[in-house]
Amino acid sequence: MGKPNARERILEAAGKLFHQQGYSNVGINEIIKQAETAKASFYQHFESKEALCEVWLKTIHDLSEDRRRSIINAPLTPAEKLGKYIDALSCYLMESDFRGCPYSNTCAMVESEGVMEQIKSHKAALRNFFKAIVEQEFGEAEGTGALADQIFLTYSGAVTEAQNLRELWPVESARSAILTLFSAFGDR
Amino acid sequence: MGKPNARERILEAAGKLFHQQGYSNVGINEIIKQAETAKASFYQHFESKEALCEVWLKTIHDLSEDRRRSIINAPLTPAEKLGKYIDALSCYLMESDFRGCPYSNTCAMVESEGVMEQIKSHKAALRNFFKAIVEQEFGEAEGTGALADQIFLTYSGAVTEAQNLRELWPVESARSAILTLFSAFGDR
Amino acid sequence: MGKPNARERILEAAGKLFHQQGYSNVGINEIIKQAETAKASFYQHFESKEALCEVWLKTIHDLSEDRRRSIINAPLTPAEKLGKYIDALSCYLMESDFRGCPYSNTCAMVESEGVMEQIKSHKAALRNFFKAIVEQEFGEAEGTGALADQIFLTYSGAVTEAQNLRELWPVESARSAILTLFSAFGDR
Amino acid sequence: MGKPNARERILEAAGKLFHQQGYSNVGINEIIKQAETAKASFYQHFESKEALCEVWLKTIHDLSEDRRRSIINAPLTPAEKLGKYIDALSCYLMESDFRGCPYSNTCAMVESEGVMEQIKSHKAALRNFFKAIVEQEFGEAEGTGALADQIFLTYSGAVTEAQNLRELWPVESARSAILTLFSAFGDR
DNA sequence: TATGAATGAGTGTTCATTCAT
DNA sequence: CATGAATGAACACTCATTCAT
Repeated sequence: MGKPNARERILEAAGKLFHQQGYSNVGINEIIKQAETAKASFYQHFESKEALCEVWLKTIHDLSEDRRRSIINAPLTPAEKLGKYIDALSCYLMESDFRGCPYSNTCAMVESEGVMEQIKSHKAALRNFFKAIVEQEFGEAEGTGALADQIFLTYSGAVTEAQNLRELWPVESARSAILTLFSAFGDR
Repeated sequence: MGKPNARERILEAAGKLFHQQGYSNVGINEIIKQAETAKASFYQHFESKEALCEVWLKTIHDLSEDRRRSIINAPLTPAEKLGKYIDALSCYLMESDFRGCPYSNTCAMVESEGVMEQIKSHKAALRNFFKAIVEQEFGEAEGTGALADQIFLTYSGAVTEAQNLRELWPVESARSAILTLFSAFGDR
Repeated sequence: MGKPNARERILEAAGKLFHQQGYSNVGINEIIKQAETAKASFYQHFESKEALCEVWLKTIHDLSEDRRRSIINAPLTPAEKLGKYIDALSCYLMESDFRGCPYSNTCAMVESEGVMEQIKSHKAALRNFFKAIVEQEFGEAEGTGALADQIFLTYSGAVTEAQNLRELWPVESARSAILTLFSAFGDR
Repeated sequence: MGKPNARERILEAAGKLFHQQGYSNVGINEIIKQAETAKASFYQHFESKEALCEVWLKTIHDLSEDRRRSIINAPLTPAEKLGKYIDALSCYLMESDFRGCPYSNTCAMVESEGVMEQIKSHKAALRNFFKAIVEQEFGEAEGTGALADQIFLTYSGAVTEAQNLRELWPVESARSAILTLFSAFGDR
């Protein structure tokens, strides 16, 4: 208490809790307890629980963008890049106890404008990531955006269903599907 | 109040509310108000809010099974059946204000054993539905289950991302992807 | 359900529960569940929870009177009779998990006229029991009533404190005190 | 509302209510109404109703210890000290509308570990008080502890039965018994 | 910047009792 | 004689937020 970085500690604690239990199932009290902060300090740093949620989503988005950027720039073939991203999903699901996509999960619970914007911009970035990989293979040919979106959806389905079923096979199933779509696009 | 069929009214009200707002954001008070029942009447018919949730999921599962059965038995080609199911998704999303999959949404908020079972058995049924269609095309050849699961994931991704983005394109994108996977399987 | 003797079953179930948990901590639902009766059947046989409580106290009073009568009539010296009654207390406390005196316990929770009457008449009977024993030793001499009451109080204290402490020593301590009082009365 | 010292007011209100009506018959609502506090303020200061009960018992224990200490240190003979303590009981019972011993009454309704500890430690203190008086008369002779316990039980019985019967005679009866035991011990 | 106390409105659940059949 | 469904009021407890210091 009284330590500096209260904002950081709140953000970290809230992030863990929101992710593990879901926005609606986490109370301010739980957050500040874990962050070892006073309640009023919370409202000094964040306008509301919802505002905190936005900041959280923004924060993890930035982190995940870094990871995607490094994959994009890695000396790998496009297919290998897809494979690497899917590998990372496996790890993530196991580490996070199959809690799935923070954006989709939050979307199921929160209606607020600001939160929805974070969700949309994250999803747009993800689609762009897949589009960039596809274009590394096929150039800016027609249909690359559509292919990227198909990959995006399959990937998303894997995240969702791995969470629903608490199983890992959806990731591998999605890997196959994505590679099939990838190849089929080349064979047009 | 004092009318009969309280159970039905509760179930109907809860169904709408759970779907629209999400389990955690719906209170018993709101449910009984909409159902025009006393609170104690609620607990005469349902052991707990969670128990009601289970009954709700079971109920809509049974209804959706009927719809899938009638598609399976319709005089259509397998590809047409997939198309019809995807058409229905479009309608559903528009009617439900893009609230997505009740099972996935609930899974994001509830940890209970009983609820998870409902989710798992619904998802299993959906995979079986796709498997049945795939087998109508390809017989019981090796890999039909894997193909069905890929379709399942892509379909699931469309539902999730249509909800996230409040847009309909994921459905059409998934339709293309699913047909591509379907064809590619035949071309092996 | 639907079996005969519903009244008996309710009375038995309520007795156990009232004794073990205390009147205020037992709900009608728990009683009828244990008695395997419908709720409306309960109110067919008993006007209210409080009325049931009265009947229960009356019932166990009658049973305990039988036990005291048999001690009074047994071929023992007065001192032995006291000893026997105190022996029985030890057994009772161990069997009942040290739940103490149902009358005193109920008195701590219920204010009703009817219940208080049961309590008072039970306590009067107990005082009479001790008085009868004392008179068997000392005749109807002056002060026998006062002695009986002193024994009564010491006995009561043992019951209360054995419950408070979940220990058995108060019974033995009371035994000594009672015998001391008994002897001292003779030595006047 | 909004006044300071909510904790004190809650504790005072709860003390009165618990004593008069018994723990189980007092609701949080009644307490906060009497204390003129918001419900959430209650839980700012006390973890639970049970926790409040513990604090209450601790508080009145400390007060009663003060009274006993002042008797112990008063310039009186041991017998006079016993008499004074018994006098105080008379007053207490009349003032409290014969509600008896808060510890025994609470013990009849609450099973919690923490509460039972308070009860046990209070009873231990009371036994020590009687032991101290006995030792002031007889020194640390053998059997002083046993005598103190006999006095303790008789005293306890008077409290219990005065409550049961709403009468004052048990106090005077116990006074006689206690003095008899006290004298008889000297005559051994 | 940091804090603990305070709050109104809400949570899910249980109470003893009644009523129509 | 028996019953399941219905109820208003109460239960203990938590919510996100504000305020005085």
